[in-house]
Amino acid sequence: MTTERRGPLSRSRRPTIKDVAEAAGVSRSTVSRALTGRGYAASDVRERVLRAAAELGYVPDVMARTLKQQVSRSVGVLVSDLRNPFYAELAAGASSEARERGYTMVLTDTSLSAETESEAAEALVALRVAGVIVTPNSPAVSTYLSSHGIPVVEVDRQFAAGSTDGVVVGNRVGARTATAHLVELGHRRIALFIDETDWTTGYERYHGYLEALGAADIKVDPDLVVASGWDVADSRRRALDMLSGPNRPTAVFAANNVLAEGVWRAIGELGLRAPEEISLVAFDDAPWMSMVSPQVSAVAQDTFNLGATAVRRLDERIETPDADSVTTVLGVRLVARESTAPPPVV
Amino acid sequence: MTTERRGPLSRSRRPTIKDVAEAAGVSRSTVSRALTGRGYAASDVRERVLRAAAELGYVPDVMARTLKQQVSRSVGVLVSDLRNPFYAELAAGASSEARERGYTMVLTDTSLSAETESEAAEALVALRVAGVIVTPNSPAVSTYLSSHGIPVVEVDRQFAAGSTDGVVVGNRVGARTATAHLVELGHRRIALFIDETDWTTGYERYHGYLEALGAADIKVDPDLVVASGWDVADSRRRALDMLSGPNRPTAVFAANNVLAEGVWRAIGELGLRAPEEISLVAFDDAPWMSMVSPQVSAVAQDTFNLGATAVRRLDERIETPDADSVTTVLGVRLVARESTAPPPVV
DNA sequence: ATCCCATGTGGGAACGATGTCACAACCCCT
DNA sequence: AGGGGTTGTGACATCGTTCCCACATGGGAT
Repeated sequence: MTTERRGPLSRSRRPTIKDVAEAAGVSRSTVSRALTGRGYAASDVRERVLRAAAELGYVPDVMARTLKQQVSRSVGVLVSDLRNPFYAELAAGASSEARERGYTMVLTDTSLSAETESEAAEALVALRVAGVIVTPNSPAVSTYLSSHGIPVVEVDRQFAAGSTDGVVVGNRVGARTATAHLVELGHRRIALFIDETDWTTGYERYHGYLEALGAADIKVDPDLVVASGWDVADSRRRALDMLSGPNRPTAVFAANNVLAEGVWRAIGELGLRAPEEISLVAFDDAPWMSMVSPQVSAVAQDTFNLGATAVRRLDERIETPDADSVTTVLGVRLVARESTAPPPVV
Repeated sequence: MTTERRGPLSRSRRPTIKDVAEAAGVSRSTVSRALTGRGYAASDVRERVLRAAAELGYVPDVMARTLKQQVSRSVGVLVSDLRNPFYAELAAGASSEARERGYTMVLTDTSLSAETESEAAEALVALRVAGVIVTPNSPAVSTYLSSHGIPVVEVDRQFAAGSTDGVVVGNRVGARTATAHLVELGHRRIALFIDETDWTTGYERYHGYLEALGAADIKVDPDLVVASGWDVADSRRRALDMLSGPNRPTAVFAANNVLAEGVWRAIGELGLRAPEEISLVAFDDAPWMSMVSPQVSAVAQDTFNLGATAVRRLDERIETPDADSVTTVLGVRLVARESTAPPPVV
């Protein structure tokens, strides 16, 4: 054995329970009992073991323990895009709650790709995680993980409501509130920018919009409903088209923070004055919305809490795997700022 | 055995290599060889094994494999605050690069706490990760992990330069460039908002500021150097003080995006016109800076790349553990926007 | 005919931890 | 003196995988 100077530990091999046992002059079993606190261990022996473990810098091997016990203490988290503050905050909430409950968190940014998501899910199965929380990009994930007996919680949107747990926000009521806010201000021509209506988020927000219009006896103009792409550039382009055309709406409801940014940029580029000439309200409050001028009114969701709640739900599911599946709906609130006002008088 | 209908898999037990072996009518060894591709396996046997594995939905247990092979394919990532877009983007870059290289990523948000960080580091040792990348909150992490023979890469700031790898940006040159930009515009009274000078980021940015002033023969006024706290509220408070007092500076250099937000808010609240009455330049370009009016000039760093590069460095280190430690410095660039202009004529 | 090598296959010992079980002291009570 | 309980310890099998080794078969060279 060559002399290695890297602190008390020989870098070549990590101390195992066997090393601790030898150092303390007891058997491996006794070390295990002393360290985990399960089973008998005389107090002097326990102390000797503890000291030996500390001196060697012994840290139990989670892999080996998990293999033996067949229960893991780590959860997988699959989010669509960490660069979007929404997902970043959701991940922050998940991390915090996971830490508190003694779970380690295996995280993958799935880049909004169903393929990446599937690969990541397979990796999580291989890792034998105790459960997974996911902002799903496709229905495949939940099905796949469930078929492997791994508890899943779908967050933000659901593909498998009824068969797996979900944690979402009040999308319909939020969209209805936002739209009704515009209606109350006197708007009749209200555009909707939305990226899709296949996911539950889009579907619910779309219907919330419809409900608010219906309640005010406003006929829906299909030309005012824009199925935009998922990025700022596309949303901006579509907004430029719509807002520079004839007969433009007096207000826009953007169904998420990305679309809102596109619309907001278009408004600025066209030199339209908000809220005098055009009102804007967004679903999902992003930091920039309270910093720009005029500040953007938005339906705020507690995103950090969304992530934290999902981990809580997952933990409960892990405890009682056979209970009926639950969908938790978190509240939202409209933050009326400066971008919404009565429409211009014609 | 009760009938469980959960797809092809009995939920009670996951298929192991032994099940595949029995289904294919061969031994465990043969299955292992057929699946991993190491060692001989007749092509018909291989095919039979592959089919059996697919039918059973067999996914190898990474824990067991790692335990046997004593080499892990997962890395730990410790970031200070996912809600700060800087860290979120860094994590996104790390996730992307880790995925590409076949690593799974165990992530913890350390909430800027040295204690949380230490606990997380211990969990990573227990998990026997192949390596760790960290935006360190204290010198303890790198020392601790290194003492356990785990490769570490410090990102953004370094506490253990020389003994562990690091990936940072050109803090000094960036700060010097930002300050020089203000000097060139004619400013002489330039304030510095900085959260600390103990970390390498703060130290380097502070000295970059000093160098730029020195090069222009401007004497440093200690009253203009504000050692602010680390949050928006504190920075805002300190900025309100300074900017409402007599003899206020004509320009402010904020050493990170959080401090910049505080200063920016203070400017708005005081009704100061930027850039006519006060110029502002930030280190670390955040999304909001290009959205507000006036747009904030900033020293931009490629944060996504910072995370990706760190994972690359870590991977190389894992390959060759005994090579000399390396510090990689990534470039930055000044994005001059609207918040910087010549000082008001007195 | 013998030997050798290439091609396959299976048995079994690890990896590091846990937990069951057997058993050894020891004290207390009859 | 012996039975029964409590307290404490160690041997050993096990978790799922890998991989070293032993061994079997068959064809080609000597």
